[in-house]
Amino acid sequence: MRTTAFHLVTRKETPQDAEIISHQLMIRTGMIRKLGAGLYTWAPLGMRVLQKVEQIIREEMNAAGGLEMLMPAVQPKELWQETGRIDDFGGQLLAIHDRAMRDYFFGPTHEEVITDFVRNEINSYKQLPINFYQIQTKFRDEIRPRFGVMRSREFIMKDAYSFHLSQESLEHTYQSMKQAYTQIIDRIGLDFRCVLADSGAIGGSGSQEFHVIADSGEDAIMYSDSGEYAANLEKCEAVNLIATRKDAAQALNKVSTPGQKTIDELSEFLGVTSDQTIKTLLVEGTEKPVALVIRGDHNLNEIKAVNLTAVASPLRMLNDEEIKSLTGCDAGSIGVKGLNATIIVDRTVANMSDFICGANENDFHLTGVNWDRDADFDSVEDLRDAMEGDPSPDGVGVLREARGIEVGHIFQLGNKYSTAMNAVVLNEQGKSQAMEMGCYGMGVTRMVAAAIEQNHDDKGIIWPANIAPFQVAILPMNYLKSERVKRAADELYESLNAQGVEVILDDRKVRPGFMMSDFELLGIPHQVIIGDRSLDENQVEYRNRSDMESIKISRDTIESMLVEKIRA
RNA sequence: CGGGGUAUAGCGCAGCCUGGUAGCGCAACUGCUUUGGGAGCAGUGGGUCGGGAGUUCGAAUCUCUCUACCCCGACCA
Repeated sequence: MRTTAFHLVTRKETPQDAEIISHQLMIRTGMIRKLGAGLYTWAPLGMRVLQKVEQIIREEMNAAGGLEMLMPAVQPKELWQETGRIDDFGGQLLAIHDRAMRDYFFGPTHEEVITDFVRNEINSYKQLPINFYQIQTKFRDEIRPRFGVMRSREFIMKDAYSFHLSQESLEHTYQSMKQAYTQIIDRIGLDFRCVLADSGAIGGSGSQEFHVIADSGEDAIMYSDSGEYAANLEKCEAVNLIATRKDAAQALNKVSTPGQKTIDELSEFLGVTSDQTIKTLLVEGTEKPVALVIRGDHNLNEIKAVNLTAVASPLRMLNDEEIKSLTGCDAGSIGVKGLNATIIVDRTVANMSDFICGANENDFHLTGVNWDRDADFDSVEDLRDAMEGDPSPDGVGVLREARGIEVGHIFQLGNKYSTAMNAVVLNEQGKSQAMEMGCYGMGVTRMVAAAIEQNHDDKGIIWPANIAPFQVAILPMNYLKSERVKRAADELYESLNAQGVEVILDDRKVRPGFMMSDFELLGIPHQVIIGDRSLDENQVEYRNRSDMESIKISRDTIESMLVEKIRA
């Protein structure tokens, strides 16, 4: 490709509304352009990268036995009524209608469509197991799209769905998908972790996420510093930090704490550390209000909370009025003694003794509070976020925290959809049986952004070799005036092309500094600078984008050297 | 969904307070010079000032309204 025949429009300045580096660089290189909130055009440059990622995914999915297909992006509302998932997805569903006012959704995911397909196509256990996938545009009407294609509304996803007669078969395919995902991200060249995850609106039993490690990641992931355990913070088990509850040493005492509302204010006022206090959080319950109790220095894990049967979904904190009428005090003075609510305590809280909590009376707190003697709870659950330094739940090592970008998520769905939609097969006994199902998603467009988050410097992108839009850039100095330079550049360009190397030759009429800055921004892995200066010695100059060190190479060997580096 | 902000040329902005017929930088185009680290000079093109309504002799500017986009927030107990 010659730049004059390509569409290359770079910007020197950082766009004003791009907050994270991948978004900035994708705009500056011209890979993408914004059309509206969460809507992006992929220009030819970006498209080349996108297609590389898609191709790697395709190859690994095919190798793992996946069968590629394509389903409609637009889905009849009736399908979603069959599974009752309209409420689960809520406002994220983009509702549309046709001229006859029939209702449709633009698909955010395709469990319903594939299950409908399969219930009509698959009738016998002999056709199982089977694993279908597609690479397709989805739309999720995010509350707040941001970070460019990292969290856009319209995006491209690879989604796969497997069907099985037995749980064992499902687990087998699940493991092979896990392996395929690992190989995909390895081939793309990114540093990632596979972590335990909550299955959220998709549902089902087991699920794991694949996170590309990056400081800008929207998810917190916890991992053992010396073991195998790794989980999304949402899902990470938080262990009991107090082995056994000590006997009460203090008498119950009501103290005046005027104006002390937050845990930090309270513990400073009383001269204690926050781990001697507890927080009582009042939320809407399925039957009556629920008090979720965690230690003062801990954070409530909303996913864990909302998964409790006593807690209403979605999670809603009681408002000031409700708190006042239930406890007689304002938020800031709520405590567990004499509280008229279902009291659920975190594991660590259950073993606390001589602790401090609100007195259910404004400007008063209780110290020396002890379970059984002063207050009771209804049940003990894992309610809090795990923290860095906690023992790992599997007993090996200590937890560390990292930020991750979720690029893949695999689920064992069981028969949730097949039962709801009556997707059954005849088994070996000739009996009708609901199929077991798995689903496996991967964010293709997000993967591109994640790759940039992990591979850039202050000059621009540093593409991993396997997804670079071009492998080699030929940068001729004074191409339009120097016949010698032009000939050398054209020759190398033609012969690399002939060997199937993806090469871009910059034949624009631009000054050298401009050209070199542009290709540093674009991040092409191998760059060859051809100028009269080095041609005098029958040499050209080679630079690798990752270190940018200039090496003089003989004209006779540059081509074979490049081919060797690319094939390596 | 709640709160805040912005909207003027492809991009980034000024002008608005105090109404008088739109400007700067970058980018683009032409010419000349320059040619190994984002060149210089000269010139050129490009704007229903987000939409609608109102006030006024006159509105980018004042008023009302709609829309779009951006940011922040949804654990004080």
